[in-house]
Amino acid sequence: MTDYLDRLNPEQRAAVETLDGPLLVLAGAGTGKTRVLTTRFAHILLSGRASPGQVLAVTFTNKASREMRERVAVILGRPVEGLWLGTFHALCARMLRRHAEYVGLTSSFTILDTDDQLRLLKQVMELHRIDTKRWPAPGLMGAIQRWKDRGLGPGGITAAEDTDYAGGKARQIYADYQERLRQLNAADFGDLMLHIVDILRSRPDVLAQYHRMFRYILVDEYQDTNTVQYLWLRLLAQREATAANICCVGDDDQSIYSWRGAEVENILRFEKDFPGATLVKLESNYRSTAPILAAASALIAHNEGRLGKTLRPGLADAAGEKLLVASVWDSDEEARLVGERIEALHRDGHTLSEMAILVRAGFQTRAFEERMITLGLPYRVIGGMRFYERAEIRDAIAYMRAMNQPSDDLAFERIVNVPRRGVGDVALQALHQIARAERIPMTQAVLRLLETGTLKGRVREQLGLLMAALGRGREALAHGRQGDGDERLAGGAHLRVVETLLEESGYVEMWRRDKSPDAPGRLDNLKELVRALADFDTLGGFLEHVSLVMENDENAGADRVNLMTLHGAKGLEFDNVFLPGWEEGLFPSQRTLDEGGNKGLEEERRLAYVGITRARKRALISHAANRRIYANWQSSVPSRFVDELPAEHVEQMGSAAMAREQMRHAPTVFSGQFPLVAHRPRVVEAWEQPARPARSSTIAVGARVFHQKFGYGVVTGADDNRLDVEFEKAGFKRVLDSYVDPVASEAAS
DNA sequence: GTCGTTGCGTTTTTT
DNA sequence: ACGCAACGAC
Repeated sequence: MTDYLDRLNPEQRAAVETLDGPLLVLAGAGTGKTRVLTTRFAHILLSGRASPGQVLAVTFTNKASREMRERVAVILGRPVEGLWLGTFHALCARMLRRHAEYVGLTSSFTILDTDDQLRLLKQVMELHRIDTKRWPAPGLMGAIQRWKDRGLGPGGITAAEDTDYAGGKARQIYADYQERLRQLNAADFGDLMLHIVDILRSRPDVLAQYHRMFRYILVDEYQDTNTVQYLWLRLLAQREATAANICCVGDDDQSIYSWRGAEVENILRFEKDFPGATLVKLESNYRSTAPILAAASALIAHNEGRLGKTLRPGLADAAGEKLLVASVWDSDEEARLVGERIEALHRDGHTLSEMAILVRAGFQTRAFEERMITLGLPYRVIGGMRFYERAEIRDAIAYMRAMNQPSDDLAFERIVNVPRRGVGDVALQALHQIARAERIPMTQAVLRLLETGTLKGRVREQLGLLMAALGRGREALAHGRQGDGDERLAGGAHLRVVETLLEESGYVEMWRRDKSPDAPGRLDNLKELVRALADFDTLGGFLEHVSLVMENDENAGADRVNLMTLHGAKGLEFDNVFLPGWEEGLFPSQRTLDEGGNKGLEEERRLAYVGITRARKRALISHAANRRIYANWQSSVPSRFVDELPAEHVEQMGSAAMAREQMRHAPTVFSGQFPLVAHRPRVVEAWEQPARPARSSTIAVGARVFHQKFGYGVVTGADDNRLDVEFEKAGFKRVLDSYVDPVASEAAS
C-alpha cells in the first residue's frame, strides 16, 4: 500500500512524510517537485489523516491544477471527488460565491476579463473628467491591480501613494470603480482574492469554518505568491489551537514574476512567518548533465538574498557535453547557426520536439521562425496565442471546421447543441449509433434522422436549420472557388460565408441575448476572428493556420521545434536548449535594470538560471555583436551572465571567438581603449563599439540631448545615471540617462 | 458605423 | 520601421 513511498529518495521522502506543522520544501529545478507534491497529497489521503474535502491544494495555473489532479488519481488508482484543488483564483471564487453577501455581491457574481475591467475603469475616469490622454487608463488599471495584489482596498491607499495617477484622484476613482463593480454584481481577478481576504479578516465565524475544514494545505510555486495570496494562506493556516499543517513548495531561484506582483520575500520569510517550520531541500537533480548543473549553479551563485541550495547530479550517468557559447556577428548569423545546429541534431536522430529555442522577449522568435521556414523545419511558437483558447473562438472555429469538412465529427459535436437546440444525451447517442453502424459522419447521420422522421418537434426544426446553414455555406465556398474571374469577389468571399454561417446558425444571436457582462467582449472577439480570416485566401488555409497555432489538440504530439520565451519555458524541459540573445541590454533587459536596479538584475539572472536548467543534455548560448533594434543596427556587448559561467564547463565557438583568439596574440589599439579588468575578464570583440556603459559618461552638464518622448533639451544637472534636463517643449524633467541620446549641437537646427 | 490618418510605444503573462 | 490604437471625417 505504501510502495509509492519507496520510489522516493530520502529528501523527497522527508518532504512527503513530514505531515505535522509548517513545512517549506525548497525544490530546485528538476528535483522531482511535482512528484513530491502529488505523492504527499496522496499520502495524506491514503494514511487516513484527512478526507479529500479536508485538503486545500493551491496552484497558479489551471494546467498545474489539472496535472496535479490527474497524478493524484494515478497514485490512488481512482479519480478523487470533492477536492479543494485549484488555482488561487478558482478557489477564492468558490469561497467567495459562498459568502458573497458580505462584500455586497450575490453568489452569482460575474468575473470580468481584462477588457471589461478597462472599459469600466475608463467610464469611471471619464465621470471624473480625467484627461485620459495625460493619464492613460491602462496605467491606473495597473496601479489598481498592484494595490489589489498587495491586499489594499481603496481605504488602504494612503495619500502619499496617490500621486502618480489621475492627478491625485486615483484613490477616489478606485473607490468608485469598486462601487460600479458592486452595482454590476461583478468582480475582477484581483477582487476574488481581495474580497475573500476581507471576509476572512472581518468574519471570525467564516474563518473558523475553514479552519475546521482544512486539515492540510498544499501550495505549489510558493515563490510566485503575491502579498494578498500570502495573506489568504496565512489566514487559513495560522490558527490558535493547533499548528498549521501548511506545506509550501517552491524555489526562490526560480522567482521570475515580480513584475506581476510576486514577492520573493514570501518564500525567504517562510520560517519567520510560520514558527517551528521544517525546511526540506530537494537538491538531487534528475534532469540534467553535470556540466549543465555546474553552469547553472555557478551562475545563480552570483545572486545575494537566496535561501541557498546547490543542485547535484542525481542521474546515474550525468556525464555530458560542455555548454556551448557562440559569438556571432549579427542576429542573422545567430539564426543561421541555431538552424544549422538543429538540422545537424535532427540528422543524428534527435527529435525536434526535444529542442527548444528560449528567448527573452517575444519579438526575438521572428528571426528564428523565418530561419525554420527557410530550412523547412517544423516549429511551433508556444504562448502568445491565448486568443484561440477562448470558448467563443473555439466554438466559431468548430463551426468553420464543420462547414469546411462535413466529416469533422469532433467539430460538429462541439457545435451541435451550441446554441441549445434541444439535442441532449439521447439524441446524441442515437446519432453516434447510426454514424457508427453505417460508417458515416455525424452530419450524414443527422440527415438520415431528419429523413426518417425519428426526430420530432423543435429538435427536428432546429437541426434542420443548422444543417441548412452549413450546407449553404459549403455551397457558397465551392462557388467562391470556381469563380476565378473576379478576383475581388473571390477574395474575401470566405469571410462573408463565415459571417453568414455564424449568423444563420444562431451562434452570434446566442451571445447577443446573453446578458452577462462579458458577452459584449465575446462578440468583439468573434469580430476579431472574422477579421483574422482576411489574412488568408481560403477558409482551408485559415483553418490550417489555426490548427498549427492552437495548442493541446491533435497537433500537440507532432515533432516540432519549440519556440518560446524564457518565462513560458518555466516548468518544461528539453534535451537540447538554445539560448540566443545573451547580450547586455537585451538579456539582462535594459528596462528591467533601469526600473528594478539590482533586484531587477537578480531576477534576470534567475531567468537565465531557469533557461539553463531547462536543458537535459545540451545547451547553446549565443550572443551577437550587432543587433537591429527598431530602425537601426546597434552593436552590443555579451551579457554579463556569459562571464559568470564557469570556464571549465563552457566551450567557446563562433566567428567572434576566433577574432578574440587573434587579438590575444596580437594586441591592437583596441586593447588600450577597453580596460580588460575585474568582472569582465574576457576579451571584448574586435568590432565592439563603446556601447551603453561608455555613453552615459559622455553626457555631461550642458550637453544637448534627444529624448524619444520629450524631444530636444539641454542637460542642467547630473546625478549618477539620472539627468536633469530642460526640454524645449516639455520643460524640466529628471530622466534616466539611458533614455536620452546625445546630439551634436549643429544638428539642433 | 466605417474608413483613413496620426501618433505613440516597443519585456516578460496568469487568472 | 512598424504596427496598432484612437480619433476625426464622411
